Amino acid sequence: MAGMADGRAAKGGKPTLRDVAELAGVSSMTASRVLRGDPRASAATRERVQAAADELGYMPNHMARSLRLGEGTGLVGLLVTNLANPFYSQLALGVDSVLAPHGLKTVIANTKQDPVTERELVDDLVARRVDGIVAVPASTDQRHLATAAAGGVPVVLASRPPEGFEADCVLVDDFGGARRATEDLLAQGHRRIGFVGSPRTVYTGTERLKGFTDALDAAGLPVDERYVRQGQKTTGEATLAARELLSLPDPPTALFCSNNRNTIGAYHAIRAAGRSTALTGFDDFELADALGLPLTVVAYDTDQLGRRSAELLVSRIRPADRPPSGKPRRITVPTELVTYNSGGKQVR
Amino acid sequence: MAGMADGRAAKGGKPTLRDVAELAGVSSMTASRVLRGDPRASAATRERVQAAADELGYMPNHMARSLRLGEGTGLVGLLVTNLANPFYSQLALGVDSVLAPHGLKTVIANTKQDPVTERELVDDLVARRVDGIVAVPASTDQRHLATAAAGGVPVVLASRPPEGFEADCVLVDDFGGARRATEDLLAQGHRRIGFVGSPRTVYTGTERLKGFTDALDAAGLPVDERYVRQGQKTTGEATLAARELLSLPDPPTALFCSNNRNTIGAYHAIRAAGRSTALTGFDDFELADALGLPLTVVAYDTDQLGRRSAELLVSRIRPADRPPSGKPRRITVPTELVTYNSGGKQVR
DNA sequence: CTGTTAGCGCGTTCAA
DNA sequence: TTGAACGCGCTAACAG
Repeated sequence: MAGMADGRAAKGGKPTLRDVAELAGVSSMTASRVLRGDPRASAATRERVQAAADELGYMPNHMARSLRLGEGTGLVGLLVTNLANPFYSQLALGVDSVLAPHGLKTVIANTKQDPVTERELVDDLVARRVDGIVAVPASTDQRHLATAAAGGVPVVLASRPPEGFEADCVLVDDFGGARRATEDLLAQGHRRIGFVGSPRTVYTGTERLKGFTDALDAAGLPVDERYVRQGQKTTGEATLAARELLSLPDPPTALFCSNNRNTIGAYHAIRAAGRSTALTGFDDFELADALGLPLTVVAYDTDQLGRRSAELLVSRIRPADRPPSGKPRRITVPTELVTYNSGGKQVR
Repeated sequence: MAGMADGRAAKGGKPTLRDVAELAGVSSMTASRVLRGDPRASAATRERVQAAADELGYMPNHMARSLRLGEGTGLVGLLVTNLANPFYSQLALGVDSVLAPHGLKTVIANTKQDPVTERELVDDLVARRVDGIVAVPASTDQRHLATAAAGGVPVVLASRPPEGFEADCVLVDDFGGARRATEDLLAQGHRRIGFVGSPRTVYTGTERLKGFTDALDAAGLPVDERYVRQGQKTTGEATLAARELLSLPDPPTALFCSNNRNTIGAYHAIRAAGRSTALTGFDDFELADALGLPLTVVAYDTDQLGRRSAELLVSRIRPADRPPSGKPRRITVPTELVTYNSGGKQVR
């Protein structure tokens, strides 16, 4: 049972159609037909071929097949910066769950936030002839994606809009969510609110900062630059940034964070400071309800973000019904304000 | 800039080597050589070919190439049950970070805990001629993986040993970690300790239960079946199971959970019960330090688990130096006991 | 019902 | 230095 099959396999590779055909005493064409369920084959040969295939443990070579048929590879690239971030892994699962039923497989392209790596990965995906790409590009320089798209590879952006080229995208209501969360803090009486967010080059960070400042403006409050910290990529960096804000002579009474990394980092800083500071952040996350201090988050369905993105992509890859109009589509996922405190979870 | 290239591309696919060759007025062979950096080409033709390639936006077809070369596909399958579980996404990142420098790409195969899906996914990976598979199979029925391995596809198991066939694997010290954690609870004076764990079919769950019971045995304590709950796969299910234990007439004073899902679920049950119950769990996780009650976890390096697995796989795929002996290798990742409480983090 | 021819895109081998 | 032939594994299209 554990032993290899005979002859052919010893030559290194896996058994081919011809190996099956020879063993069954038919042409490779006949073998091909039988194994593919083509009815044009006598019951007798059908059995012989099937037996031969079983004996050899034959598995059709998907690549050679798609090469011949001129089909795609059935591969879809997923470009993210850090798969260990729950946001990206949930997104990945959402994407894959939609792709899988279509026979499409998700290929990981993790950029580690490095622009050079990102460009190389996109080129690699194109060279591998992926049928499409779902991307969360790190910066607004998306020339590599533009090139891929111009080369005929469908591209869908998740949580960022395309810059400098046309593509479908699924966005989160960054501006609206951030503004509403900030309004909420203002309504609670906070007047000195710190902002702890992503680098300026990141779309969501910028957009959420806009929502933040817009709410302050509307309330007639100035935006104090001293209270704004941007550029943190890890929870550790976020903790340091938040600590700085809390150490200011006139420290903020509330912090608004632009993503889960910064929120968690800020949480640690607040705990360490021991002072009571209100905390609000974009992105929901596991255990947000367990932190032991009131926390408000701008929540949205990350899984849906992934699913929608994949659906848009699939509609380009397999224009089942009428192909979608060439025009780029833009979907926006809504947000809701969720407050966790000792009283439990409260959705607004 | 946004416009397609000319003629050829309109025919649907991407430009091929021959398109480049024609445009450059040379044979496809010459084009191939130039684009691959083969020195055997005059400077003149070299330039013409390069110019033609640039103009067409030519990218070599990686698949066709590897088919011709008889090389592998450069694809590695990653079989996991739930990528949204931080354990698996960290593992994925560890795996991918080792594979990437070798030009290998990670293909996601998410089984959703379904054995049928798992089998289909493995077959699909084999059909796609992946160069290898890193797998965390859901159950002890690993016949599909055994078949793949027998067919010549290198397989490495992460956090589970192979069952019924030979393969490399990287394990966690499940037994030792669980026993030590249980001993720790016993040392604190706990005599009624509940166990909240994975289904019996899962290796780690069983092994960790063994460590748990072994510690009890050594202390001369009986294992009370009423205090053992197995089969929870989600935090929600785990919360219910833990609640049941806490509702027992003679409830446990401590809970030991066999993985991060169960620990988080049990945490919620303990909070809801309002009673003081010691909590210890296998797997470290983000915010474990922030739960507001003392928590001890059996921690290990998930990233390393992934990296080691990938390294073993790579050594089989690309036997750089002397190929590793055919004998299956088994690596065990150590654990450490980490306690989080108001005093901070304490490693033992 | 079955086999032959041809070729997907590419690169090795051999000849010119 | 360059090109022609051949084949990787597979399958449409066309014989037979």
